[in-house]
This record gives sequence, C-alpha cells and structure tokens, in this order.
Amino acid sequence: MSKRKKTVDPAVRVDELRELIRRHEHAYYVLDEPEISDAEYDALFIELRQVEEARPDLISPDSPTQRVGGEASDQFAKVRHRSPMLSLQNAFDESEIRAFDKRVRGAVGDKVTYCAELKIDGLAISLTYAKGRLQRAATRGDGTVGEDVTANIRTIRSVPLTIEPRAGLPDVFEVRGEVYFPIVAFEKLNREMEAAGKARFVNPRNTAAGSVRQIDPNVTASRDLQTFMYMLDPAGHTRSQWDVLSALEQMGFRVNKHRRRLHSIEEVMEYHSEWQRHRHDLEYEIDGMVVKVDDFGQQLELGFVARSPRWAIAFKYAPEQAETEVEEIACYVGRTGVLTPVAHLKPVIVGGVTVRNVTMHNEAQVNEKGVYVGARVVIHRAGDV
DNA sequence: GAAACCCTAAGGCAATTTCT
DNA sequence: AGAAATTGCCTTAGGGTTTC
Repeated sequence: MSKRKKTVDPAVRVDELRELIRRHEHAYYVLDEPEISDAEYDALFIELRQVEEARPDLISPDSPTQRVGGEASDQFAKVRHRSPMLSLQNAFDESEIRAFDKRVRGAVGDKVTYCAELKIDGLAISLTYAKGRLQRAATRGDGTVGEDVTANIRTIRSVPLTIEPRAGLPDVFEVRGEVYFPIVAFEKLNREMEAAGKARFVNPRNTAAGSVRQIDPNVTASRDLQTFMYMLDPAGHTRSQWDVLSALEQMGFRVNKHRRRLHSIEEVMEYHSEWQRHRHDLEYEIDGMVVKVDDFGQQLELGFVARSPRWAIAFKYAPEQAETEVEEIACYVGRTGVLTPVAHLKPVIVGGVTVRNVTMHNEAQVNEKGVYVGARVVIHRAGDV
C-alpha cells in the first residue's frame, strides 16, 4: 500500500527489514533454498543500511548489517568452556566398531539405537547464546580453554545472531558444531589468490582454521565459511541426540541432513561404506562418521572416560596412503633425552599435504640386530606419523 | 623467518579393570 | 591370584596458517 509506505515509521520498517533479511539468510545459507534473487536480497540489505544510516539510534548489535565490525579485537582472549570440549575415540575398521558396540551393549543392554552423523573435516566451535543473542564464539583450544573468535564467527551467515525463545531452554545455552570451508568456495578462493599472484591455500580444513583466526573480521567475512551444528547444552526438552539435531534445525541452525538413526551395528557398517563410496560427491570434506548412542539416558549410564565419552566413537575412513623413498634417517634428541628417529623422505603428496619427514616410532621395522630394514615407510596422512 | 595456534597420531609407562 | 587388556596422562612430532 502506497499510503502505508509514506507513513511508515523507520523504527517499524527497520524491524520488518531485519525480519525479512534474517528469513532470507536462513533460506539461503542454512537451508540452501533461496526464496528470492540475490538482487532482491541486496535491495533489502541496502534499504536497511540506509535507514540505519539515517537513524543510527536504531542500530542494534544483532542487526544483519552488524555481522562484520564492532570492536576490532586486537587479540584473541582466552575463554574457559562451560564444559570441556572432548575428543572422540577413533575406530578405523569393522572390528573396532564391533568392539565399541559390544562395550555399549554390555553396559546398557541390547536395545540400543545409534545416531550416525558425517564427521566434517573442519574445526570445532562453541557458540554461547544469552537472552536470545549470540554472545560468544570460541575455538576448541585444548578442550578446556579456547580462544574468543566471536567477531569472526559472527560473519558466517548461517550462524544466527538471534534465537527465538524456546520452551525448556534457559537464558544462557551453548551450541557446538563444526566450521568448515566448502570445496567450491575453497577452489574459488584459490582462483582469486592465483589471479592476484598469491600462493594457493593447501587444503580446506587448514584454510578454515586460518580464516577463523584472522585478526581482521573483514577477511573472515570474505571467506564463505559454513557450519554444521550438532550439540546443545543444556539439552532442554530433548531426550536423544536425534532430537537435539531436530531442535537445532528448528532453532535456525544449519544441521547436516545426512544424519541417520540406526538400529544395529550392521546398519552402522552399511552407512559407513555407503558414504565411503559417496564422500567425494559432497560439497565438503569428511573424514569419517560419528556414531553416538542416541538415547540420553543410556549416554548417562555409559558416562565418560577422561577425554572422551564412552557412548560415542568416530568411525574414520581408511587413511590415504602413499609410497615414497627414504633419503636418510636422522636421530633427534628430545628435551628429556629421548631419541627420536626421523626419516627424511622424497616429498610426497598425500591427503592434500606434502609430507617430507616422518618419525619412525610405529612403522619402523627393526630386525634382530637393531638395523632398520624397511626400504619404504608406509605413511598415513600428514601428521599421522 | 620465527612464534603461536590448529588438528592429528603414536609411544612410554603407570594405574586400573577385566579375564582366566 | 596372576596375567592380560584397557585406560589415562604426558611427551614428542608432523604439516598448515597467520601475524609480527
């Protein structure tokens, strides 16, 4: 109505625009189902920016225009996690998964449902919301203390700056998930780097980690990072991991759609091999899958062992392998006097990184005279030495 | 080029739990 | 009870990225 448009109060229009923009950001970045064209979206965004410029008093920190900016945090402050960000026990083959299943059923009985999710190759992130607003984002760090990367995470459009109140959730709650670099965006970035005569980035995971630790949030904002969330604490009314994923989705977070509820370890094996075949069809990298006992009651019964829960395991894909030649073997003396043999190799690219050195604690084969006999060392991927 | 992080993996060894 | 397996903790180390 033209009449309404003339008389519209800027304060009202600002709210309308924010609501519309949030809806379309959600459709585009979270659901991957845009409802309007980029141009239409841009028009809304420009209008909001204009109204806010005219009326700076109407600007609020959770406005879509305020994703980039705020105070330029000089350093990353340390933040202690409300509860430790644990790591997962790893399994590399069927026997280890069956052992896990056996342990689980030994503890909680045979009626077990598993929630299986793809294990995204990115970096873990923790988001704290207070009174419906994103208050803080932190990296995992050592699991207990991470770094405050709020200014950078705010620039990721699939991360809601505001959350509607929800029954069963307190004022302050935490969401955890993974930040990653979509492969298409990674390749685009590298084309841009090349065009600018700069060095390419080596792989999406490290680039994502680097992007999140930028001093200047404008750089992060230009990187097209994405997210998948998978944990909610406290868990509100939810009773299972499956429920949590649904709840997170309803709250507006991006949740991976390839999750499955599985009722036997055989189904887990099938899911695993299915994605082993199709992992390269995905628009992001995965390094396996995460299998969790779905029911929270059973999770509680199983409990934790120091650094990882007993009710979950990471079922990894067989590491990429490569062969190369050992050029020389050197021995290094550690701080405590420990001797470490290191093989210097002909550089070989495996798993997206170049490997030149490997320590030989594991793969090294020594004959009865203490002489190294392997002419070749089988390496897993970088770091897996 | 160095330092500080990120993520990952393995070895050594002691303590604890489980099995026979 | 004694042996075997598992767990927990710490150390060392690899490649990568960014900032200074």
